Amino acid sequence: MRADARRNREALIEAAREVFREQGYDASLDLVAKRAGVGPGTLYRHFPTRESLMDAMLQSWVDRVNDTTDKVLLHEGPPRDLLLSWLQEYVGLISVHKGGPAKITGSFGVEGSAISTKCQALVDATDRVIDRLEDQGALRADVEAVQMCRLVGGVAVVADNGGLEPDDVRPMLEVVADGFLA
Amino acid sequence: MRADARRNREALIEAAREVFREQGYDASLDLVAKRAGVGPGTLYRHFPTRESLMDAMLQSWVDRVNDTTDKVLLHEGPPRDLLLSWLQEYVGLISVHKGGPAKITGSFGVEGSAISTKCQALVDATDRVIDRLEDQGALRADVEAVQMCRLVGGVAVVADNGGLEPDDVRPMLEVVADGFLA
DNA sequence: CACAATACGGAGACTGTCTCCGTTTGGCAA
DNA sequence: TTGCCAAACGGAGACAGTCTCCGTATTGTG
Repeated sequence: MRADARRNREALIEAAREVFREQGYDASLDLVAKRAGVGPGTLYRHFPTRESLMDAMLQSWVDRVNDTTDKVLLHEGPPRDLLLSWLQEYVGLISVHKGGPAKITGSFGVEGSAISTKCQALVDATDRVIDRLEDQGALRADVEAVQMCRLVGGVAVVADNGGLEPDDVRPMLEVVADGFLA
Repeated sequence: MRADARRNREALIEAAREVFREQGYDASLDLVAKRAGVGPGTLYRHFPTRESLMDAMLQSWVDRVNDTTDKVLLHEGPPRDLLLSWLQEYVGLISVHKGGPAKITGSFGVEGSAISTKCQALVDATDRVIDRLEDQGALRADVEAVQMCRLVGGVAVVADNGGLEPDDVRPMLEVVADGFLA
């Protein structure tokens, strides 16, 4: 890739991060281009779809998912606390921006979605937590990671849509956690 | 209201029902107007916002919510079955059209939303089910109807977004149900 | 039947998406 | 260094959707 192309690509990703944070995932892409100091054509050449731009943006986010999982798994204590704190972190992770939860949670298993590859990081992370809990015999029999992701994702979506406070989210996560525990 | 105005209003609601069913809630409103055989100006005079049009559309739906609740409450059997069948009906009720679950679930408690008034029907219905379950001492202590609506709504949203089959939804609802039960 | 009051409708302003193509730039080979 | 051309740029503009304004048409009442 040519030097100017690489430069513009980076500028676009950075601009997208800014603009999406400010205005949510529906923000005008032409604005992203303008903010990056390039023409719309350049944006669409680098990122043919809105999704592909998000995919690029979420690259570094995957690292954060993994780091957070490591941290949560360090925590010793009752299984319920472990699960609950993972669920809370999960909501935090996918609530990066307005509209993020819906975008991410809606992309599980939708093949062809650029974001769906990133979702795998979430499923893998959740799987690690589930493995730990299963070792402790704390879970009901048939728990699958994707299922848990979807359920918690749903909570995050409504929290995001409705502007819910953490205090409103907590009890919902408790319900979910208790539903998954043996 | 003048006779022609009433006629157009009805035509618009009927057209909206058609178009939204075919294309989801993001469908072009000008198309709805055209389908109804009126100009865009007429549509926007009757329904200043997309929401207000939906609100009118959902009028008859409220009746269906109540009927369904009646039917579910007739069912005798273990509390868990009652709750589960309500949750399933709930998902069905709000999944009228593509995008419906997100629209409805995102409108709880958002005051000023025309749809939010319709959501009250859902909360009330859920409350009736909760009352029954509480009489049987089957629920955990602090269950609120809105909370349950949001949680199940979240499930419906991800089911809708991801094109999930009822078989995928069922286990998620079981988790939710078990989370709410004592 | 006439005349307000009420309602209609479509042209068009505005915004966002995405493409096409003439112009510019980077980097390699001579 | 220079010249070349593939690679990349950028912005005009086609297209679609939202929503408004205002001249025109319709209703129903006195």
